[in-house]
Amino acid sequence: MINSKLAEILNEIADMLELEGEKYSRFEVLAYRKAAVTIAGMQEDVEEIYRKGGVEALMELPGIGKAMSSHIEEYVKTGKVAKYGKLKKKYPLDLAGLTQVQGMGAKKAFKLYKLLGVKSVQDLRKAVAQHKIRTLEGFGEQSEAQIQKGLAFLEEGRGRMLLGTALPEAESIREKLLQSGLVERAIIGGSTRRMRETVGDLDILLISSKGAKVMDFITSMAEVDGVIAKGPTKTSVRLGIGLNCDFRLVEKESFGAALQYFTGNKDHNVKLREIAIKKKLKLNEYGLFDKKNKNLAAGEDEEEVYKTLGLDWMEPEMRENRGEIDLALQHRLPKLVKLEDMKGDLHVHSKHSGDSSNSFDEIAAEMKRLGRNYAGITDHSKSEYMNRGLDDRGYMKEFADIDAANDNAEGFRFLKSGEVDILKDGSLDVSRKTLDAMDYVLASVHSGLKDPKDKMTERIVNALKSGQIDILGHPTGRLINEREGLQADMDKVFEAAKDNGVVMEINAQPSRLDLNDDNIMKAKKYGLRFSIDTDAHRASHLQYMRYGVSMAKRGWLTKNDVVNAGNVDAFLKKLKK
DNA sequence: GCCGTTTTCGGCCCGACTGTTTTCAGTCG
Repeated sequence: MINSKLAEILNEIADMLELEGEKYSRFEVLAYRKAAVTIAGMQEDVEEIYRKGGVEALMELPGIGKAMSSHIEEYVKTGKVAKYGKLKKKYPLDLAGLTQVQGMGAKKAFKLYKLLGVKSVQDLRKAVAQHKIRTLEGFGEQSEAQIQKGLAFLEEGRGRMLLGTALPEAESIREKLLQSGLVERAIIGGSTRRMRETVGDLDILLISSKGAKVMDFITSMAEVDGVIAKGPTKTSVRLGIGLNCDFRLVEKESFGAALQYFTGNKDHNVKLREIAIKKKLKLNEYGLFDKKNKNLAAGEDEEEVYKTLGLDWMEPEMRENRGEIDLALQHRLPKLVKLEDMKGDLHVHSKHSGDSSNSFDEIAAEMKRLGRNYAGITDHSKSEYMNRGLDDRGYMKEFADIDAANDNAEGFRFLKSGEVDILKDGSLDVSRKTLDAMDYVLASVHSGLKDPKDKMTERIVNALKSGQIDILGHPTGRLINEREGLQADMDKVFEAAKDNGVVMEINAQPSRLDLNDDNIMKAKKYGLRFSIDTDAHRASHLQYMRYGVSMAKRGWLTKNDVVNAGNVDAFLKKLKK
């Protein structure tokens, strides 16, 4: 995958154009940055897109035009971008690395290069250690200290954090603020509100009449490691968990506009602003204004902001500028699946195999507490020796236990299943007889994840064609921030799944979220259905359902698309058996 | 450099905070 390297190159070109100054318009710089964002955020390899559809296919991508696509083509063919190399001769410093340091942009980095010869993050570290920066013109002791802090943060090596880690932290901070009695309202915005799979930093919006006190309260919280900026309406802190958090104090009449603004994403907001301009309005975080007399057209209520622009309000998960704005203008937004719709969980492990400690009682109790009333028990098959996977006898014993549990369980139903390994040749790790005894079959790939794409595609497609699988578990096998996952031609996988009536899982484990939003959208185009499952190995994991539902929302799924959004009888009826 | 429900030319989102060069450029989101 060349995406991240290419994005880095385009970003660095933008940096260098910025250093060129007057020669280039700031819009050209912006164009490079936009293209970099597009490429960095893509799940598909741009190289693949180019090989399949050439320059034309590349130009379909947002922000990619003639120049960008030719840069990409050049990079695919030669591994180089001439424009980059040429600029780099003039600016031989590691801008990509240096601008990673908080508060350091291209201009400061270049200044340090000119004055001190700093070319890399390592050089910068040295310069700070030798206190060479504080004496430079335009810098001082404080900026040297700030750079030092930025370097320390970088060393911790944290990029974007899992939503499953960031969201609970944000919620606990929000709770503390509300309990302090200093704020009237507090809402978490940003990519956390949009429930992106990873979070770069937190945004929390506040309404309070005691502004200064609130900011003092925030900077003294136990969660806070350091203060980056502190002003009357905005305070930025570094949290102990390794995440920055921005707090914004807004007026009540601006709350909706601010919430909209700080929820984003950026492209979505830019689009809205453009719509505002066309309507002779101005949209910013303070409200929607009439350009002539500056009247507040909307602001207190987020829904009102959208409405005044002629759009239906939409859930934050949709706000990624992937076509949702047009749908909202046409009043054709889909009615997305909700957490409360989820009545069952089709991927739950129990202590019958080795990697879980859940007893049936614990599972039923916790699920009932969460408003769900059936669980598919999916313990591993024998290939998972590490996890003491079950052989045929083991499954039969388990199914007898499930029958017994169902006899005793009131208002709850256990379903017989298994997380059956898909073996190298696409066959299943469990005998036909045992599979027939299951209410449904969930099958996953757990081994040979590094196998070549052709081989892996064939393996999965063969399994799908066997007619023995109802649900494909965590289809790509990725672990966010840990491993890329298996390589397979997802078009072929989805096609085979469609032909054989196989449901795609949206695994809700925060480190999996697999399928992800892009793949969900793609799979839906093939007419596939989905199951949202927690893959719980502990009873507490059953709460992960919200992450899976949000991923489904990000893929624009409705209740009808999700086989376990509804009661158990409806689910069993939807099965092909 | 990109893009098109006012456009193939002429636009392109906008405000907060910081440190330092005391009036604003740089950075960030």
